[in-house]
Amino acid sequence: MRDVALEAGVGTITVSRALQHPDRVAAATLKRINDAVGKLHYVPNLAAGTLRSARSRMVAVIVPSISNSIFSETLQAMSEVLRPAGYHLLIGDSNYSLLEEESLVRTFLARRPDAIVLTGYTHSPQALELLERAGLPVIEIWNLCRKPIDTIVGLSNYEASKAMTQYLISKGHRAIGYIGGLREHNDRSVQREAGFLRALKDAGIASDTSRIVRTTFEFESGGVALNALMNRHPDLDSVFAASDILAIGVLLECLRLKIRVPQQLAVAGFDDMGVSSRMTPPLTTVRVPRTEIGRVTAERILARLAGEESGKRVIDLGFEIVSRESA
Amino acid sequence: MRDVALEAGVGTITVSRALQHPDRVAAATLKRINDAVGKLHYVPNLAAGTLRSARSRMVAVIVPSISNSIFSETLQAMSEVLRPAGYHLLIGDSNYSLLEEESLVRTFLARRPDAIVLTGYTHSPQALELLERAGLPVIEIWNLCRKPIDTIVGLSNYEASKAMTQYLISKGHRAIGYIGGLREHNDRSVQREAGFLRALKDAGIASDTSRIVRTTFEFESGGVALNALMNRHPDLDSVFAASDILAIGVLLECLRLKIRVPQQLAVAGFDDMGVSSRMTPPLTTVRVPRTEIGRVTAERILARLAGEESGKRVIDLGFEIVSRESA
DNA sequence: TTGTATGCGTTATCAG
DNA sequence: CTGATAACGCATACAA
Repeated sequence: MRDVALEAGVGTITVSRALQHPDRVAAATLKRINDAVGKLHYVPNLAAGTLRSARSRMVAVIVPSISNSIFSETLQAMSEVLRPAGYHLLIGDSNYSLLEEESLVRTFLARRPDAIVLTGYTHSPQALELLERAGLPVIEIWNLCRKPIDTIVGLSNYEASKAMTQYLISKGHRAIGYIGGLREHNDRSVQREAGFLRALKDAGIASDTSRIVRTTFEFESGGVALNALMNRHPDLDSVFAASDILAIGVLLECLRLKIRVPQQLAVAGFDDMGVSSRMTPPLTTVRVPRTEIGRVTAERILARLAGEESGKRVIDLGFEIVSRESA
Repeated sequence: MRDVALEAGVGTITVSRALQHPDRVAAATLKRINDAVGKLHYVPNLAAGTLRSARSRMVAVIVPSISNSIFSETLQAMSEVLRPAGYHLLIGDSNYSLLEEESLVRTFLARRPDAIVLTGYTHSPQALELLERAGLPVIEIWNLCRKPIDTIVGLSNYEASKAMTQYLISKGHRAIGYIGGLREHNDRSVQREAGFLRALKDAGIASDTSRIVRTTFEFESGGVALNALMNRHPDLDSVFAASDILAIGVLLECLRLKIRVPQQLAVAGFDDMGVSSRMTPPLTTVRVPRTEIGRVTAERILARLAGEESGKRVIDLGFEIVSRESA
């Protein structure tokens, strides 16, 4: 920076200003500085800037899995909003483990991100303490709760799951099987299962854990779970898979077993992945605002960092029951 | 750090050492320091460490799309290797634009990453100059070329595409339609199309651009492209979609149109996504080592940063024709 | 095995 | 609109 300053005939601080706040520098000075930057191939060192200004222009994000398309679409949406504003994304995956999440929080905080985004509202006590002491904006995403750490952006997985179950019941289904995610460390899975059970109870349908299978989010798991459910309950008239990955696994298994959907078995999913509407039959599912979650989260962060205090701490982006042919 | 040093009764440098190289500090001293760290809730500031040591322990990665599962699986694999070694991932997506890529390279370099990973071998001249001047390890991934900037890890998309086309020809297909990605800024798409054309030529089959459709990587596009091809060429006996996303779109469209696969139309894909083997019929495709690309890239980076110079600059991880029922 | 002195490159503060 | 000065928190080099 000193070289650039010498070349442009100004002080270093003017170079700094020209790069950070071009509008606060005279046009002619700005041009001389930009020319010098180009001529000398100057690349600023943000580590120094971060150290001095205590602002890193980085947002740390922890998702359970980078490769799960549901989360990667949210990441992409965040990236699209934050980058034009000069922010970079520090991304880590917890592999659905709270311990991993805590470890990521600890190491991410050492980089002094300007904000941090976590998935879900369940975190280890140590992680919570670290975040509290760090005193930076914390956005939780993908689920809702009454008392977020700071701000939470997402949808009620409980209500969404309840609504889909009620939809199935409204179509006359009573023998409903449920395939969901493992509940450990995953409040979305917990809430979806709870919403399913609640809807059954409200409708006076006896619920029974033998109608529930919990498994990992893979296509194969959906097919395996379907077979397990049908063995236990030959009378099964419908399956609610609380993730489209699982629901698609179920549909593909039905194709293989020549089970007609929805005539013999109705199938419903959760997520509305891109391929879901293109299945045969098209999948009835819950549309979740995954891109919006990323966008709104990023916008909230930018607003907060710009000093705007928004009162709203729980941002419900809703969901939608997408009724297609599979149920 | 000074507070921790005072609490532990040592100098700051000993605290630094205890955190960076615990083995170079006496066990008793280490314990006192760790206790002090815990008591004071000390969180080191990596911006300062980066400034002083000129090592950021960050690896910057630029992919065309974070949400494309092919790339997100590679990202996840990189993350799994790098994080235990103390590295964080700075991730950006270029949205398949070389200009965006250049802009990301420029801003990423200001953070002084210890290495940078780019997708493909096609980059803007300015990006190339920035990288050269920055003098950091550069790993290109997902394709191969003779003269990488530094190191390239992937597979020959040309050879893979040629091999799949030859496979279709060996099964007796002559009227082969091709659905591929847009070629602009995307050397993988260019190479796949070239490999397809080469195989046709080698087999003495007239190639004709009317048998080629280029489109975006979405399920819908596959179906649309299929209809376009069939309108132009009612005699079409097979389709090679150079991405499973497109191939699955084709399969789903065939289901809808009641086209029997492979009897009426053979379908082949490229990528071997998780769902591909579960389609009905299971999709014949090219398995690409997407997880291995991430793993090997990360391992190379760690080796380089540890000072190991490996002669090999072109690392071919190969591919595999996966013959299933769709073709 | 531990400590002292120093500087990494930038930006906040205050002055002009 | 521009500049002089100092400081951000850590790790390198060298010494003890």
